[in-house]
Amino acid sequence: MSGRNVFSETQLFYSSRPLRRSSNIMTEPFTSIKSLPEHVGERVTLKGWLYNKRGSKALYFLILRDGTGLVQCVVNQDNVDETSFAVAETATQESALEIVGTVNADERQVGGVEIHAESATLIAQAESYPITPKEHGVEFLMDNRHLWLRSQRQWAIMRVRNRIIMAIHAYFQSEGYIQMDPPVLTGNAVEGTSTLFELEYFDKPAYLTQSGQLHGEAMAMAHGKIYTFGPTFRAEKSKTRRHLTEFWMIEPEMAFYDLDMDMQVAEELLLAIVGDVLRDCRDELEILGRDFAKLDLIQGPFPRISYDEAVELLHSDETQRILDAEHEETTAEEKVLKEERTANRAAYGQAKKGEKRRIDAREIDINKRLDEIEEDLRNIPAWKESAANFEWGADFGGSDETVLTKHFDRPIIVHRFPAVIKAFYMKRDPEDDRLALGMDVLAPEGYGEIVGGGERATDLAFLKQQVQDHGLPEEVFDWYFDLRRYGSVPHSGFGIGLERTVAWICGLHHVRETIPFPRLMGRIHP
RNA sequence: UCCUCGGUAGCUCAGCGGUAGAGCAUGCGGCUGUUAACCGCAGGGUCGUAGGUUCGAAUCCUACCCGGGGAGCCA
Repeated sequence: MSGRNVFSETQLFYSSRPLRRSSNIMTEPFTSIKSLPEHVGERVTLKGWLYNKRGSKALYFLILRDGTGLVQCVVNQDNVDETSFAVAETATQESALEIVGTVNADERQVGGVEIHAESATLIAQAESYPITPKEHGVEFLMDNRHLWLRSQRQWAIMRVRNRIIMAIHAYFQSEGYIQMDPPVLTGNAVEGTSTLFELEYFDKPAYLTQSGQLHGEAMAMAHGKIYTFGPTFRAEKSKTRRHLTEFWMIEPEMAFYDLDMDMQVAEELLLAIVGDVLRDCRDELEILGRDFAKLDLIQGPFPRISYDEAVELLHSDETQRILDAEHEETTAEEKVLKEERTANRAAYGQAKKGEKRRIDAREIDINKRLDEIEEDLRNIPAWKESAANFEWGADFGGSDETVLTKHFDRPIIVHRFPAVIKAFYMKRDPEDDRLALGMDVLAPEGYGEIVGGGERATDLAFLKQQVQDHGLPEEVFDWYFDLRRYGSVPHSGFGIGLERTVAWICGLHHVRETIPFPRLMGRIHP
């Protein structure tokens, strides 16, 4: 598309790469760990927190964390004054430190450098830190989310999240979209189906928004192409790895765009996100253990599959074969893991202390995975049945979505759904009145629906009828109807869930790790 | 709302009718190149809560509370 030349400039502007040294020195009288490879042989001042420590009587290795990376600082009794050495001896995990020393290249270390310290100064001694360098359970980590964010994996995820946010802005800005902020407090339900958080608004009921789309449509009639970027609230009682009660959604809305163009935008946006993350977040993806090959496969065009074709696919023998193969693979993995566990337990008695700890940690991993496997093995027969007996007119369940994506190695776009299962504002397919011009993008690897949208209805009488048929109060939509009274045009848009996208790109098990402070059913603290 | 798994030391877990355990973390001691460093010693528990069964309950039963992940619904 035209305007791509702007993209590269915008890209630079939004880049998450470190600032250039000149500007860095002007604003900060200390050096970031990330930039240390540029300072080999130089004397630098570092400020950060003690991530981990190893040592002996006269030599300590301090692993320092400053938010940009980790580096090992060697504190040798012969090279520092007494106070500095005492700091190295007594500093506890997460104590804040300032360290001055020279940068030495050392291939053995993380980041390829280590610091030979001249001095160490204590900024603040930390109390006994709850998150120790070992395995922790979900509940404990969630209770300590404010501290968990300092851990490497969480750090990497937040970096990728930031990069994805910037990629989204860069894409839309370069394509001539205007960012708009829709209201968070609303008096109307867009879909009418989801449960809303209700609150009191000067003695009247109001709701936290579940979508900015309707207001986005109004803005699109003023600017042509717009996108929202803001929080969304759903009071659904969903306790699954894909649900948050508060999440961030991006909703573009384009005047004079039909369904095909809408799908094109969704595809381009996702390709831009994957491309930017792959280019700028290699280290982060490495920390997360993400399989690069899986992301390299994400290239256009994404398969477009009609709802009818999707139903056929669910009914196909190939679907049954895929699920049978999965059942077999999972059973085989279960066997291998159980054998390893048995072997580990047999070796445990004679094992040294360090080895015992490794076995313990491995046992936790194995048990966690075995729980998942057990669940999958229980579910696969149900998935097979759900797919085989899927009836035209129903909405896809979570397992159906997963099964559909297993036929492909990249995201797929499913379009033209039965109108009855879609929102009232969707335009009908002129070729088949039973269908709505909606589309969903399903991410691969079981991540499911990350985009939902479609072409909007333009006819006032039809919309009014729809509102009535859905049992919605007509009066709250008066302003929305006006958009059809004053120059109604074909237009389309979609919503993309930020957290589900981050989970997919990072290869995470649960969306709760994709947002700094997740809000879940039964969890609103910290 | 339903189904399912769990709650034992600060953390991760073992123990499943007969004296409350391990590793990590913490404290003390040792060690000049460690990579979740290592070695020794020590402190640390109303076994989620309330009932019940029993000579005896962390263990068995009932109810409740809290959490995990799944269904429905959805991004």
